[in-house]
Amino acid sequence: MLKITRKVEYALIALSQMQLNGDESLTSVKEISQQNDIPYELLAKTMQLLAKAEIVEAVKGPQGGYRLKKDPTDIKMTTFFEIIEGPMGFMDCSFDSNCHQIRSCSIRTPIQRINDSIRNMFNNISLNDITRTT
Amino acid sequence: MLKITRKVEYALIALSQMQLNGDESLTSVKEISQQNDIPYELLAKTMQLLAKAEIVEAVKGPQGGYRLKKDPTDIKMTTFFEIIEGPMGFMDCSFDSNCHQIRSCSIRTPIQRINDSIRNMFNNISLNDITRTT
DNA sequence: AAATAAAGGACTAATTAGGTCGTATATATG
DNA sequence: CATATATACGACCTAATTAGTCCTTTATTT
Repeated sequence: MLKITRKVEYALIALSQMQLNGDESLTSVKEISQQNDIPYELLAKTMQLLAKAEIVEAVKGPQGGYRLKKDPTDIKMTTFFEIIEGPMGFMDCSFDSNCHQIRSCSIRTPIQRINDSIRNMFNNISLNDITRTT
Repeated sequence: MLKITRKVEYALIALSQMQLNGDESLTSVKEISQQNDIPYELLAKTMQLLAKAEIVEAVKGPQGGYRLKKDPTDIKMTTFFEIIEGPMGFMDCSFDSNCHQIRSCSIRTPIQRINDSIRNMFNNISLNDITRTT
């Protein structure tokens, strides 16, 4: 259950490396994947998610790569998780909206309490809190 | 990723129902599974885990069932998760001990930070915080 | 003795996560 | 302008985990 997926893991590795490299320089998927022994294709897709969400900016062509677009301090971990896992991958499901089994209210509550706790916590942690190296 | 599994969910349902029924009375798996539309066998196994961990006490035979053995206030959610999911199901893995890929320290840190945050939070939440109905 | 309830092992099905492949598109540079 | 390099993206496959089922055993009440 409460486990960090590879995609999240890889994204965090990439971002912290990009933070080290500085805001100006471009970092390519190839670089990151080789240096950290991460499957190229998988990391590439993960970076594409971050680019689509405008966390990073993509520059195509030779000498291209990614650079940070938003300040990691301004990104909540909840947002970050949802970008990578999708809105349903992170909490909520199982008992919300599209639950076919209608059970008593006393049942929804315990799960909601856990979900709320986790969600609340990650709403107060920024991406920078996790990726900063200092 | 950060999702509650069915087994945890079912265990929470069972425990909160047992709390409602009071410390003395016995609640059977059949009762709980029927009233909440939970697969009998799966719930049964989950209860067996709780019995083995002495969270609940089992009474065999007709009119038998389970009753609370420990005070839910004294059980940390981390402990509870580990009883049901096993020690590795809840955090830690992926990057600890038995990780074959040795990566730079700058990589372990981000994941550890998340793990620590979650673990720390659930160390300070008791089972009763989740299952109490009042 | 019969019915009932937990204990537990073996197995199957379903879902999710992890990883690969092929192709398209943009762009820097000789 | 051709080529090499880098991102974009959809389709697909495989491995791992979760969820659920089935069957047998053991204890205990009536």
